[in-house]
Amino acid sequence: MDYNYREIEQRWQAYWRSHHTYRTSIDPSRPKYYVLDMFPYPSGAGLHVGHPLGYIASDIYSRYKRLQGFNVLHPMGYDAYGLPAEQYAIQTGQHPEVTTTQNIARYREQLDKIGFCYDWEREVRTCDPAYYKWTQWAFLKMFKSYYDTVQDKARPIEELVAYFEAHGSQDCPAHTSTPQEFTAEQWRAMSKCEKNDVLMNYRIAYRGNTMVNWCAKLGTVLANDEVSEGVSIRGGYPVEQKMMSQWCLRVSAYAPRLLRDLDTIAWSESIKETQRNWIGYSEGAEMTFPVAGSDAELLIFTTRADTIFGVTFMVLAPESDYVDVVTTPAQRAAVEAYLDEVKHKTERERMIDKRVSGVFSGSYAINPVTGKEIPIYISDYVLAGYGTGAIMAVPAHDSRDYAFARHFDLPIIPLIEGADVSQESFDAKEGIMMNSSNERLQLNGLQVKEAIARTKEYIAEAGIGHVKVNYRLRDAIFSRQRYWGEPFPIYYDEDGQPQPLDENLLPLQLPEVDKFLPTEDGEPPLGRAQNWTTADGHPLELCTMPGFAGSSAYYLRYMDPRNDEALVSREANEYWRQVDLYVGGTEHATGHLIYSRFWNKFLYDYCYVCEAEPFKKLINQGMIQGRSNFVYRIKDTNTFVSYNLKDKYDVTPIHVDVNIVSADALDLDKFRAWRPEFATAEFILENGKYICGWAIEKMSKSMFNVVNPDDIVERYGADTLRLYEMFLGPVEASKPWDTNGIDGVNRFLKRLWALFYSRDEFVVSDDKASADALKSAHKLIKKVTADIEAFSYNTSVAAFMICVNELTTLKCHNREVLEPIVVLIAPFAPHIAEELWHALGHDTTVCDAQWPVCNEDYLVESTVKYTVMIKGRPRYNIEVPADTPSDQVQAIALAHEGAAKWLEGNAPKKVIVVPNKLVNIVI
RNA sequence: GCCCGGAUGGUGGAAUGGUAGACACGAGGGACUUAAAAUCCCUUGGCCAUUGCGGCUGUGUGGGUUCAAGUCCCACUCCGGGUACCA
Repeated sequence: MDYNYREIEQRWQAYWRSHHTYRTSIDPSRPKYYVLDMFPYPSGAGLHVGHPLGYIASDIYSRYKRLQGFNVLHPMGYDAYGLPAEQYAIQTGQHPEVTTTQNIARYREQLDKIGFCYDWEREVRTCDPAYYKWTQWAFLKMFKSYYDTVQDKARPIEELVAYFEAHGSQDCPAHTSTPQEFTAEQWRAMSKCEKNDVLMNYRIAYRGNTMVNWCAKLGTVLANDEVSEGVSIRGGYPVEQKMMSQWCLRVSAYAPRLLRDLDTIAWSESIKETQRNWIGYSEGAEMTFPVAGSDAELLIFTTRADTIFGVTFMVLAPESDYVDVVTTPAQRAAVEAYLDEVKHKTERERMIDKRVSGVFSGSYAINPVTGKEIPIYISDYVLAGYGTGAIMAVPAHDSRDYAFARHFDLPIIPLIEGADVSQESFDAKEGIMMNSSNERLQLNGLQVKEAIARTKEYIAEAGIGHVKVNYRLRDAIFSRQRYWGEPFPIYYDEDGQPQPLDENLLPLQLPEVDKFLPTEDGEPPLGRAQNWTTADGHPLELCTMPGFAGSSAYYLRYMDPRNDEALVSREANEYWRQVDLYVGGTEHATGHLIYSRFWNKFLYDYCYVCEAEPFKKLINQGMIQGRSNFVYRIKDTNTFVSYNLKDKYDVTPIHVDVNIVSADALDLDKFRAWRPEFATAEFILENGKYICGWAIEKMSKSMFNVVNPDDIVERYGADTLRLYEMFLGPVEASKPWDTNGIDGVNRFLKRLWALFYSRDEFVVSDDKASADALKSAHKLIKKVTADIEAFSYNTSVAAFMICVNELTTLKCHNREVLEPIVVLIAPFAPHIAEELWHALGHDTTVCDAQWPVCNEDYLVESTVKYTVMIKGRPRYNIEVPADTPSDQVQAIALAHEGAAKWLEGNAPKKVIVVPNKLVNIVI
C-alpha cells in the first residue's frame, strides 16, 4: 500500500468534522492555552501560499500544546469589513456582503484542505451584527468615559461632571488635548449644549476638530497607520491634511501605559521598538516666552532646555493659535500670503519640498533668561500637532533651526566648546557648555546632561516653565466616510449634538443603500439610506467605523462567541484570560497591535477583562515572496531561448506563469496552451530542456508568480505542504516561495510510511527494539520538543528526516519506537499521523495521545569520543569510558601514538579538555 | 537622518565560544530496469594532490580578545525593514 495522501487527508478531515475533534470548551480541570492567528481579510484573490505560513506554525504549536495536556483554544474568523469589497461594489453594484460571503466560503474551503485544528464553532465575522453589536457597545462605553489621570484609568463621564460641579476645571484630573478654564459657577451656568461641548474634550470616544489625513480619491479620512509617505496604503492615492470634525479615540491618554506595559510582554525587540518609536516618549520642558509690548506669552516645548542662551528666534506652526496674536498690522499681508501658500500644499508636497520657507510675524519675544528680544517667525517646519506648536529656535544645535537661520540670516550662537557651527549645526547632546551663563543661571563648564537638569530646576524656581513629557502618539481618527463598516450607535438631537444610542438598541444594523457612493451633496454613502433615523426621527451618524474597530477585540469574542449578554462572560474571560501565543505579520506593529492594546486596556479599566495586555507572546511570521519565472523571446520572433543560451541572442524577458514551470524547467506543451500567441512557439533548448530565468518579486497576479496552496495540496498533499512551509526556513524570516525542495519533504513522508508498510503489508512488530533505534527515537523526542518550544520548526523537520533515515537503515519496524514518532509528527503532519496511529490499533485520534517524554537512559553513551587538536587542527580521536575525569582524558590523549607524531618532540605548553568534546594540546 | 534586523557553498538554510556547511534541493556518478518513472547507494565549499592515506584555504571587509571566533568587542561596507521637519 503506497502513501495515498489524497485518500488519507480527505478521510481524516471528514472524521475530524463529524466527530467535532477540535471543539473546545471551558475545562477548569486542565490548564488552558490560547493560540491565535491574525484573522484574514477575505480578499477576492483567495489564499496564496504565503498566508498559511503563520497558520501552520500556530497550528503546530496548538496541536503540540494539546498533546501536552493543555486545553487549547485555537479559533479562526474573518476581518470582513474593508475597502476592496466596497470598491468592488462601487464598480459592479454587487453588495459587499455578497462578495464578502463568497470570499469567506472560498477561504474556508482552502483553509480546510490544509488540515488546521481550528474550532470553527467559534468563528467570528466582524460584519456580523451579532459580532459588531459589541464593537458598538465598546464605542458607547468610550463615549461615556473620560480618562482620569490621577487614577490612571478610564472612568464614567458622570464623575467628571460631578468634579466640574464642585471644582470647575481647576486641577482637573482628566486627559484632554484642549484644556479649558472655568470655575464651578461658570460650569453650572453653562447651557446643556455648552456643557456637552466641554465634555466632548474629555470623552475617550469624542468628536473633535482635527487635522485628518483626507484621501480624496477614496473619499474618506484615514488613520496615521493607513498612510505611508503621503499616500494611502490601500490604493496608493495621495493624502492631504485637512481640518475636519471627526470621531476620534483618545488613544494618547493611554500612551504612558502602552509604553510601560511593553516591558511585560514577550514580543520581539524589534516590534516593541517600533511601538516605542510610534508612541514617541520625549521628556523635556515647557517654557513661556513673553511677547514684547504685549500681555501675550508663547508656550513652547523643548528637550534642550540647556540651549536657552542660544535662542535667537522663535517659530510658530502656521496653524498655531498664536499666529493671530503676534502678527503685527505691518506684517499681516505677508503672513496671510504665507498661510495661504502653506494651506494649498498637501502633506506630500510638504514632504517633497524640503526648501526652507517662513515669514516674520512682526513681533518679538523676550528670552526669559537673558531678557533679549528675539523675532517670532511662522514656518511650516514646526508642526501644530506636536508639543505646543511653537518652538524656541537654537540654530547652533538644531539642524532645522540652522537651515532656517541661514536662510533668513539670523544669528547663530554656539553653546558647546569645540563645536564648529560654520557649516552645520552640532545636534549631539554631548560636550561642555559655553556662552551660557549670566547672573540668573550659570551653565558654563557643565556637561550637556547636567545643564539640561540644571535648567529644568531653574525654570521651575523662576516660574517660567516646568518639566513636561510629550508623546508622539496621536489620537486615532475613527470616522470613515464609507458604507462597508460598523455604523456608529450615535444620533444627533434637536441641537445637532451627538447623543449615544441606548445600549438596548444594539446592534444598530447597517442599512441598505441604492448605491455605495457618496450622496450628491457629498454626504457619506449612509446618507442614501432610507429612514436612517432613530424611532423618534433623529438622524443617525452617517460615517462608519474604520477597519481596526472590529479587529481590536476579536480575540475576546472567541472566548465566548455566541454570548448575547456580554462581549465575553466573566467565566470565559477568567478561564481563557489572554492570548498566550499570537502569530501574525509585522505590518500591524503600529496599527492593530496598538489599537488592540488600547481597546483591551480600556475594557480592563472597567474590569470587563482581567488582563491588562491582550497578547502575551507574539511571533511575527515572515512574508513569502514570489519567485517569478522568465522565458526569453528572441526579438521579433516567436522563438524562445533557454536561460543559459540567452546571451547569444537579443532577447526580451517575459514573465511566465510559475505554475507551468517545474524546477525552472518549462513545460513546453502547457506553455503553448497558456496563451494563443505562444501556440506556435519554437524553442532553443539546453540538454533537452527549456530552463527559465527567475527573480524574487512580490507575489502578485501581474507577475504570474502566485502559487495557491490548493495546487500544492492537490499535487503533494496537505502534510507535505505543511512540512515544506516549515522546512523552508525560520518562521520569522521572509523568504521567496520556491517549490524546488518540496520533493525532498514528500520523499521523507514516503519513507516514514515505509517504516509501517512494506508493499501491502503492515510490518510493525511488538518485538523489543534495538538500543540504536531507541536512541534515535529518544534523541528525536528531545530535539523536537526543544525546537517547538523555540519555534524552530525547520530544524525539527530536519531532525525527523535524520531519524527516519536512521530507522530505515536500522530496518527498525518496532512499535516501541514508531509509536512515539507518530505522536511527534502529529502537529506537523496530522493526517498521516492520524492514519498511522489508527493503523497501530488505536481507537482514539492521535490528537488525544500523550506527548512522549525523552528517556535519557537511552541516550547515555558508555564511551565518549574526544577529538584531539594539536596545532589548532584535529589530529586523531580517542575513545574513553564515559565519566572519565578530565586529567585522565588528558593523560590518555598524550599517551596516544599520535601525540608523539604531532608534537614532534615539543613539550605541550597547555592542554585544554572540553568535556565530552575535545582535547586541545597547545605547544 | 534616526531606530531595528541581516550578510555562511550553485540554492534554501544548520551550527549552548569547541572538527563550519546539519537537513534538503540542485549537480555528478552508480545500482535496479528492454526503457522510462519510482526507489536505493556514492560524491559534492574552493584550490592543490589524488598509486596512496593528505595539504592549504574558507562564514561581507579590516582590526582586537581567546588555547580556540560564523558566534564576543571595536571600526567599516553592503542589503532588508520601520520611521521621519516630533523641537
